[in-house]
Amino acid sequence: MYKITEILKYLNLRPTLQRKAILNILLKNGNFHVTAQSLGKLLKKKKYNISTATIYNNLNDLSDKGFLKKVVVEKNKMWFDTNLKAHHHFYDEEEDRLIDIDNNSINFSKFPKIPKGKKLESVDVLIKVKKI
Amino acid sequence: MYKITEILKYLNLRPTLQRKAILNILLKNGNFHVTAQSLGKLLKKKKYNISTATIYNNLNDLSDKGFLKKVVVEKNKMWFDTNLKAHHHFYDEEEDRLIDIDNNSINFSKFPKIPKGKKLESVDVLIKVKKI
DNA sequence: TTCATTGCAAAGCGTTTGCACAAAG
DNA sequence: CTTTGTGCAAACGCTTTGCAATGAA
Repeated sequence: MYKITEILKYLNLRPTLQRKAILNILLKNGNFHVTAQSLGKLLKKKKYNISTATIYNNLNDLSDKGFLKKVVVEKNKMWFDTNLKAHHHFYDEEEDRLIDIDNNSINFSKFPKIPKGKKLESVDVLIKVKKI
Repeated sequence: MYKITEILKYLNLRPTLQRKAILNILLKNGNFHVTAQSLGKLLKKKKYNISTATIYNNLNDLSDKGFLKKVVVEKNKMWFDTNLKAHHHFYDEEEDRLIDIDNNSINFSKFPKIPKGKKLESVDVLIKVKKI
């Protein structure tokens, strides 16, 4: 069982009703991807009517504290990913859905030279898929 | 020398002043990346005051016709890339700049299995870099 | 004359912000 | 009582759209 209250204490965030509801959803599903909108819908299903501002505040706070990762796959929409390990993504545009790719399912045998004066910060592989 | 008028004829687009100015910039620089905003600034430097709507119309038309590629690296901003070959990108967040990575500078020795019922559509590698 | 194109201003979409009110410590 | 968090509505940044005016064919 997840100790949501302890997580929040560790993150220095007060255990409000809204936060607990959000964390409940994020933690209940294993690796999980939400947008502010999709999370809002899930909350509504559970009879929580939490304002958009609060949802954004919390997703941003949690990712600022390193408890969520932001993922961009298309303009105008921010995904939040509960999987904190380095990893990559499949993106199904038709279903608007992200699927994790474990970091060790991808290996490079050839990798480009980083431009001079620069250093590597991150590597993101995005594999778009569609139905056969 | 680029035959802009011929390109436009081929694409079935009328050779308006605005379009020619835009294509001039896009073609003059080899592989090149713009956003609507960055292109607007370049146009202004050349004394072309072209409206935002027209810039977007043209970038979108050109990419619909396959003459530009759209690249998403962060939310809220669409990049347009004159490099039509399959390739990848470095992204320098500090300079807000994209740099092409030739497709054959990256090779995979291990590649994930595509989820069943799905087929591969595209593979995009985005390598974020920052100054040392 | 016909039809594509332009340019403006308004609308759209996801996200952020300001601020009064509520709740946690 | 102090401080953090919430919720609304307004503001924001980028992009798109509606539509009258313009320019190419």
